Amino acid sequence: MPFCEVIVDIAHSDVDKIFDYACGEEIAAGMRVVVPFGNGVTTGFVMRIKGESDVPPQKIRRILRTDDGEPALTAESLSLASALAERYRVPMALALRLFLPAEMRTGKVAERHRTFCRLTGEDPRLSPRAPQQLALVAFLEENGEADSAFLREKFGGALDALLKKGAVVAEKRRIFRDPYRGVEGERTEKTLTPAQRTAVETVVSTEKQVCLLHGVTGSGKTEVYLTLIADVLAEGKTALFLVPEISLTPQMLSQLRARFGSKAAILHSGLSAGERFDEWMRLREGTARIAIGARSAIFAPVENVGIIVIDEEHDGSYSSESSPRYTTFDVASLRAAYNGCKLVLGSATPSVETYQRAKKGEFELIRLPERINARPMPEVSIVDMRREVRRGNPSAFSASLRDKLAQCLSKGNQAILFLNRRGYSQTVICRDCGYVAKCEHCDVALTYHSEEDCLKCHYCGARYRLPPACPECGGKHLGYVGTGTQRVVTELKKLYPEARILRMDVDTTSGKEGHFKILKQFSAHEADILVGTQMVAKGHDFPSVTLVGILDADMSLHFADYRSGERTFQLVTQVAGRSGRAQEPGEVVLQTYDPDNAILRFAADYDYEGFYAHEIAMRAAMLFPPYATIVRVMVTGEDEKETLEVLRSVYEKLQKIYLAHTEQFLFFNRMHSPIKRIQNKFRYQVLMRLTGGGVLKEVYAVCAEEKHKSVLVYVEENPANLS
DNA sequence: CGCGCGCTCGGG
DNA sequence: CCGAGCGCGCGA
Repeated sequence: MPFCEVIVDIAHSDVDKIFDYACGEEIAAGMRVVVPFGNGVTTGFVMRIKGESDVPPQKIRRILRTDDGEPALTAESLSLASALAERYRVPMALALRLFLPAEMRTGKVAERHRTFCRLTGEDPRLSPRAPQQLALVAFLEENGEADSAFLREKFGGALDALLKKGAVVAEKRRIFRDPYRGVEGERTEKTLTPAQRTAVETVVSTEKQVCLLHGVTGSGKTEVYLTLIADVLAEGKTALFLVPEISLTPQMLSQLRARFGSKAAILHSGLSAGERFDEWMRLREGTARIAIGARSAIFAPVENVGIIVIDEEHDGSYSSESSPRYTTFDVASLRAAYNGCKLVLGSATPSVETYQRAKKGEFELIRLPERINARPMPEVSIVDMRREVRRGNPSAFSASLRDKLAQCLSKGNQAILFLNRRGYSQTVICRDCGYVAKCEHCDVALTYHSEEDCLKCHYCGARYRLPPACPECGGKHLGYVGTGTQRVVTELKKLYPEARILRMDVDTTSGKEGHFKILKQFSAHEADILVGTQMVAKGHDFPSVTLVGILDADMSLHFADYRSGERTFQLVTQVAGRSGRAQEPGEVVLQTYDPDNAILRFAADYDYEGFYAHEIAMRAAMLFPPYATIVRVMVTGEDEKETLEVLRSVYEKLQKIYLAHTEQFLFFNRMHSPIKRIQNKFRYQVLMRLTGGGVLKEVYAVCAEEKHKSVLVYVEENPANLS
């Protein structure tokens, strides 16, 4: 009688260990099992089967049952879960859960079956007085087989009569819910350009495991991915294709559907629980061999992976925001190593970290510098908003943008106006000279806090008084950056009463369906102007858009974050790419109070190399990532006093590390989190900037031992934002 | 995580 | 002396 090692599905460090159970021969590694545990029963995961156990025999109990015919988790899933549990210091159960669709754990969704009927060939000897039965037989003769529910609805009781006579047999079969019902994409196989061909060949032939495909918007990166994936499938292997959640547009889905048909499974949040479950099952069973989806699709249960693609590599949605805080790249690297396959990262605007690794030779750098149709990128004109203010124009629109909008509308074309997210933290700017209040120690814009009426640095916690006048030019027109979409729409309506305007931001869109609805309306030219936030920046192809206005480029530029320059460059490049996708050339108006800003200049010139050189020099000079690691230890709980006590205890332990390794610390302090309270939980933090990862392990260890019932302690490395 | 055990404290 | 409350360790 064999034994099995079980991890119980309870995400708690107290039970995060192997429990040995006795089991039958039918149990295999990767199965989910029901086991007696303590006084009750719980589910668990079989990690390993073995012949002997070190546990005293009287303690050993037997597995109660398994509901899995085949193991739900692959050998690779088990191995990866172990690596992730260790890497992110989470209980094994939490790591294992990543590899299963949520609906499988809760057991709310089951396989769906349908009953199909066909003729047996036996002579039914039908009476001519049974016209329904005759019609049914005729129907089946013509169609071969049909669904029983359908037949019952169409022919009433005739089906049951024929089943009884033995003229028709019914057979119950598993069916898969189809998430792209009715989506039939046009077949779009294109012959590769020489540049694309070279890119494909380089990925295949390079010794390096990771490739960075750096190609401008419209350079045909997608076709390179699809070719690589098709080649891998032809070898009998599988593929993982990761995209930002927001990019899974209907167009994208239909393109993939057309290219790969039912071999592709799509995992995204828009699916119903049943659909997601079935897509996952098709992958697990091997019927589908390409997994396409957002971040979590990196855990897809395919075996023998031949290639992993991460499109729009720089996108923030690739980092998990909840425990375990994995990054898609980390998991992808592990999977690529496990399977011995290539990992391809693609972007028009790679993250500085990734590009640096590529330039250093760690990744193979592949460029696609030309646009497929050789169409030029839209012209970007930078408008100095300080001059508008001086001319007495207080509106959100410069004279130049107004003229261009009027022209665009009169030609019957469409325009997109882009703003940053409403309610973003406020930054003080001088409307006369463009001066922005920055921290003396961090070169990061300060954020205004209304409750204390002061300016704060989110990186070091320093506080500053509000200047009464601009320290640079003495001007009195100090204001806050940020105009809401609502105000823009109101102004637009006054300026262009005839224009049909769509607004898209968190207020107007509920869920992803809301996005797609608005985008579809705009795509169908049911509106002339689309006003929106970041959401409008991605993916979509609107052929009649010839003008893009970026209303407040400064907003993201001076966001209190060392990555604000990088984000701005990415944003401007991406938004600009929305203009002039068809015959007519597009243009872009970029409004700013800082028209000489290097980042905006590089973005306007589509000069990624220039941007990169500038940005990496700044990071090196200021010792920001990749030249340092920013680590935040967050302490959060509903009771302020309790939370502070835990913070103090964590701080004291971390201080010991700090004092023992001062040379590795560029910064060390405790403070309020910039957002003091979220969802009734107080947030305190210890912020560190480290020269390397040397003491990181110790930091994690300190936090792992802080177990409290109502106060949570966790570590973030280079968090995407510090709010 | 859920439970039971045992220790402690407070009331009678 | 007894009952409620909580911290701790266990579960195979």
